[in-house]
Amino acid sequence: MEERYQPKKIEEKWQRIWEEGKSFRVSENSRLPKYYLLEMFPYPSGQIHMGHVRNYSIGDVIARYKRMRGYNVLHPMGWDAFGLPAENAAIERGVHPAKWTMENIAYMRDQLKKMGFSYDWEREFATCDESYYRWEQLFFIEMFRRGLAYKKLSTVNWCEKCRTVLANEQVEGGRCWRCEQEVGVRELEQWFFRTTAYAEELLGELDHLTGWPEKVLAMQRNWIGKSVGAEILFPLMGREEALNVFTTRQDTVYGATFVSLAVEHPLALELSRSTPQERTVREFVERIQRINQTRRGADEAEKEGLFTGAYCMNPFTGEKIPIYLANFVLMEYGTGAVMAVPAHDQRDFEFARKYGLPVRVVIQPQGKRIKAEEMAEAFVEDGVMVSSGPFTGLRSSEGREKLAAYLEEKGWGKNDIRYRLRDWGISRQRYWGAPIPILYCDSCGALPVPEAELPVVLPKDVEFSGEGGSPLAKLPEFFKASCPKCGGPARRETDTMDTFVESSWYFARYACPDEQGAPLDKARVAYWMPVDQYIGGIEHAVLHLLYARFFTKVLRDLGWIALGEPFTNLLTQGMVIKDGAKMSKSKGNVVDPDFLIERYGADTARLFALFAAPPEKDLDWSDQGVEGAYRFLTRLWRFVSHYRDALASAASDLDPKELSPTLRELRRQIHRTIKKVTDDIEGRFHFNTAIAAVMELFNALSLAGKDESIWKDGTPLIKGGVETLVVLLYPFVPHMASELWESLGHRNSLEEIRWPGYSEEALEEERWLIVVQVDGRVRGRITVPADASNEFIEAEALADPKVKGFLHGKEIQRVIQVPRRLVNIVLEG
RNA sequence: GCCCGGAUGGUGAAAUUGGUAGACACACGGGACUUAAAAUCCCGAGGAUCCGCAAGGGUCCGUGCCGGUUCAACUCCGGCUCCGGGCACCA
Repeated sequence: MEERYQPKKIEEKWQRIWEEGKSFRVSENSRLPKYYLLEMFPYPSGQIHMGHVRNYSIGDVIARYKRMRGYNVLHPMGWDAFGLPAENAAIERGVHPAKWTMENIAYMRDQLKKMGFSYDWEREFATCDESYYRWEQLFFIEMFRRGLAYKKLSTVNWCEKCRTVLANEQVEGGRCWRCEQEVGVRELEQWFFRTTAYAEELLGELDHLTGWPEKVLAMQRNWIGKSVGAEILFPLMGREEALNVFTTRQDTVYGATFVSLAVEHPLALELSRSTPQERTVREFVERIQRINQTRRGADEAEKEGLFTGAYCMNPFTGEKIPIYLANFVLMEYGTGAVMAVPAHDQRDFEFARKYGLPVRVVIQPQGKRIKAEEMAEAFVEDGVMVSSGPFTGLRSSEGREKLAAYLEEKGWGKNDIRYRLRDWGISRQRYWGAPIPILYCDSCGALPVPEAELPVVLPKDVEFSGEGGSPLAKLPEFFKASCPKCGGPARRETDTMDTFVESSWYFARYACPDEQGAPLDKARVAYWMPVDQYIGGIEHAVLHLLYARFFTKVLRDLGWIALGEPFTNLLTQGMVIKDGAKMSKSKGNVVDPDFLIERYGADTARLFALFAAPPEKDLDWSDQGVEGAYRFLTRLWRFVSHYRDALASAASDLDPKELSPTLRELRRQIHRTIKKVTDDIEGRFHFNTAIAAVMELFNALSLAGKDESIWKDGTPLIKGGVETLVVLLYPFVPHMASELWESLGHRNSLEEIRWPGYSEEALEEERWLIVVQVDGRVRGRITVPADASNEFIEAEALADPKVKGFLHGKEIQRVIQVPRRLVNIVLEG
């Protein structure tokens, strides 16, 4: 064993051993219980970053730990390989996206291997592999056949910089999730996945995801945005039709004094036709439509509207009320028409005040009376219904139920539920993605590519100019096709799928990446799925994690998979922060993993990333902290190398009964540490405190090593302690642990070693340190035998000279004892 | 505005069930080793204040703020402040 810790040397050695021995390869042919551990796979951008280092270090601890606990652990890795940066590289530097991607993958794979992560590399795949995306095309066709994939003309979010469409989830604060460009709108024919068909299940199942952070559940609930309410028909004056409005406050219907329409509403222009308002209405509609969605929806935007010239009737009051256009009404939500109740909705209130429309109070708060003339803002809470015909006197909640029933009875409307969730727009006008397997025939319409013709291969020989849309649309050899139905000429779809589609099912493919004849091998998927523990960044709380849940349910309904929820437990790790900001190139605060590995080794990088904070919190990067982690490993190395000969030859067994009190305490600490590290990994993934406990044990062993008297009888104990230390450290710093283990004379590798157990007997304390309080303040400390009676402890406490000084001769009211911890003497007064 | 988090020494953090606040580490200070420095090793340390020549010891304050419950509160309850995240004219 070398005197000096040379991380590079030992890390290369062990990585080679793991690679050659295929140490982490797994199959389902095992009698062991399965454990599927997955970290979100990376986009091959070029190099791994600290976020990856952290994410995958956390995962690797769990993977190695679970193996030691006797699980058959599936721990795969691969590449989310389609996406824009590859195409941009092609445009900017003339490198083909495939080449760029593959080179990045090769480099990053090497980096991950240098970190010593215990993946089953035989399951690796990239989503841009034809053998992967071909199955996605099959899913698409199956979804198309069931109406779960459909095409429609719609107003969509458009990112000018990425030159493509974005789904709703991919717009963050009005900006593109990828490049932060302000998002505009376009009117386009687009493919959608019908996520709304699963809205209720996606929402309901959240209650059963007990292994997910509350925060993520809340974000998803919020995003799905369920509203229970009613549809009410307001008959149009002078027409046969009625306006359909959606409301959650049907209890306020008697206060509806006008109706507001979205400018996109089909009746917006229609209603003013051949009225004096026709021209001004058209101008208004055009002007509002020009303003992009995000700016229209901004907080500061002034409420603005225009009378259409038409009226409808409030079916409850029989009143004739005006129909307005309003800039704040959204066509995409509800019915695009809103019954306006100024007294009880803040927006309607502002609108009514601006345009001089009547405000009628129909809900009164408990114990107060509000008057329309005196209102400064709308009263939006529940209360008691007033001036509401037969419903007067009901509480809002009752009123809503009764009114909804009444609606159905009268045929004026019905109960209704609406969701904020929209269908997932998956068309992307870009090259580097999975082609959508659809053909357009002038006479037969949109048809799926016949399954026998799959995959629709992404052509390699393509020009990347960055101008004028997708390169595929300029490639006749790609888009020219013939109709599978009539044989006539057909045009192939040139849009590709959103890359979030690939990441929506990759976790299932890991169960059977070599399956040639089908997307999934049901038996193997059934063995491995669901993912027992999923780990990734919080930034995917809604995006990827919602899409993956949706897709899993679709695959279930298509018969490919037997479960509806893919991830049993979810851990969202915090960001890596340096100098108060998230690490990013633009901030210039990135730490390069290659540099760390080169300078300190992977074990140091792992140890620091795990020690500095618990996983769910943000991690403050500190160069000194890294030094500290390195110093610990160096100290440990020196310690073992110094005592190695003495320990390797020592006996391992000892009789606990013959140990001196000092040695018994050392033994206790060894067992205490095992318990602590086990509990911290098992229960809550608090690796920082687990590592702290190991450090404490090391400090104790270092101290013991210097004590001659301990070496006399305690050598086996020190040996046991050091071995325990090494084994406990294995999940965190596997190279160091493996090397030390070997140098201590072990022939078997740590991959074959079981996680150590602790003995309850060894944990038992012989004496307890009891804190003595007087009136809740610490006044003394006494040590008592573990079997001391309460009476004895109380007497000892009262006899303590320090404590006595605080009794001030007062009478003792009572004495509270917390076993093994504390005595509180409560005085009178 | 609504919904989630969070706030503890100079710093990252710990205290898992209401029972010694600050484990472990970083930075810092002092010392040893060295011609010197680095590295390493040892010691110290929440703040204020007092007693003592000293070694030591005492008292009070202290977990964002205000209040409450309790023998006892970082922990529970009520009210606030600030910071971070998500959603946001969703009817």
